[in-house]
Amino acid sequence: MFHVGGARSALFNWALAQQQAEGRMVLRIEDTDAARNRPEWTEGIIRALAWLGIGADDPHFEGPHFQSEQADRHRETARGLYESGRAYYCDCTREQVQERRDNPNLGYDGFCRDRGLEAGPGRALRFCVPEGGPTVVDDRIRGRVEFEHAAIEDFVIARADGSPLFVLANVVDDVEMGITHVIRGEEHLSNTPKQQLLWEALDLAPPVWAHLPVIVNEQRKKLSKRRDKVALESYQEEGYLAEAMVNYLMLLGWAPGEDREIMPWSQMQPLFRVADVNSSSAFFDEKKLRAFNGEYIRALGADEFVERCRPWLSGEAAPWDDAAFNEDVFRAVAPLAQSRVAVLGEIVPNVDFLFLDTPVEDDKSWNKAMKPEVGREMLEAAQARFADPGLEWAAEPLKAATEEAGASLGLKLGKAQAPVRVAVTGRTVGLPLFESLELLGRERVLGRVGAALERLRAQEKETAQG
RNA sequence: GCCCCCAUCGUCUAGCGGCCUAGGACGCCGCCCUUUCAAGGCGGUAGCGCGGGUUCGAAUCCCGUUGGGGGUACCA
Repeated sequence: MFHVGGARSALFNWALAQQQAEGRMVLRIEDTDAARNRPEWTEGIIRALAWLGIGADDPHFEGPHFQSEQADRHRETARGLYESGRAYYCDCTREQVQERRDNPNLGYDGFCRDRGLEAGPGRALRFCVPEGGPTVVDDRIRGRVEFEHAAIEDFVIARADGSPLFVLANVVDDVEMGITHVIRGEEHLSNTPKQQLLWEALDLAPPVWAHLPVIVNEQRKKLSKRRDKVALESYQEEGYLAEAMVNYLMLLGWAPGEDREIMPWSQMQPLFRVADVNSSSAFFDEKKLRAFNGEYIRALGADEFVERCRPWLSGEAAPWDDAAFNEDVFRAVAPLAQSRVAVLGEIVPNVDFLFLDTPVEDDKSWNKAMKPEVGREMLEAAQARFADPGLEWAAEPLKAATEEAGASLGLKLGKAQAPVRVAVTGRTVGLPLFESLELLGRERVLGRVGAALERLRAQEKETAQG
């Protein structure tokens, strides 16, 4: 039985759970402090895991469980610890603790340890940390980590109002759920001796601990919900594939030990070993994720690619009217776009010219392609040929016609196609041009070329006058 | 301050005493292909933080140092 925190540790836990016939992974929402709990984060992590494929109907997945729902047990355990003498009540205020402190390196001084206080208003319950000796955390990833008891203060396990603190709640829930492996971020390592002390005070053998390296941002700081783009959902919105994300996330702190990194979950999962996880923090490299995503997109079947693009093709995500969208046209261009998008959201700028009334305005592209002595002349030459009813309206003849038009002006095809491309699609880069022209149809192409010429002539006039 | 963790190309990593002239991947840079842009093919760039040990031999083990990070709440 495993329990999870973030997405990467969820994947690691999930892999381990799936390796065992009876393996179970539980998603536990740590909401002991209801006032501070952010429901949107809770819902976010549940949706994010579902996106990655964790949850739903996987027999190895349980949850979510909310710690707040176990409040009675938490209180019961706290009471038991008090009764067995492993915890004591304390009425010191923060200020009092500060004032008494002679050594600034230490925390709480144990003032109330022997005062024999009973439960009462304003009294928090503190765990009585044993004197002398260290607590040794045996970590699957980091080995033996020793913590001297002298450096661990008598920490609070329940507030004056009786509500439990995270350390306590976590241990109680782990015990209750039969958690055998706690695989979580390194930020929890420092609190682990406290939890282990609690397990021991409950006369139980602690679980297997494994503390994963943290994921950091470019400043090498732990990814923060506030500072960094950490919500998996934002990647989903941009058009990252869950498979690519899973693949990439697994590689943060771990390597499959084979000569390839792109590997589907089904192959990766059996290879995973906690002991093989390394212990240094890892930078979340969006560029690499992007590269992976591109590979996964290219590996999609043509129909599959079309289906995966759907969310970006209509409604708010699409800049065109839903009515203007043409399924057949899209299916025809999709294969051309497939190798050109690294994230699915990029499908939009690749195909928008097909469904928009007029191509997007992009001054940079316009100025680059519509240079004097080239733009207008080229468009005129192309217009003449495109308008010829004898020209078969298909990619190959269109290419030949454009080539010819360019040649009449001494332009190679690379230069000749530029003004046409910008006139028709609005941009200087994009899908293969002649296939695009074919799909757009003679009428609309001529319309756009004509409009571009008009604009060019107006510009020329202005320049001449100014 | 105190406690703890970490340290191989820019990044993610392989390496667990000789197979290392340090391997792969992403990025970056060339070249090829080419109607733009991609994709694809070929090639290149770049690293064991530093100082001591141990050993016949150290990226690998030990100590120190420096540099990062995390924790230190009646937060989670």
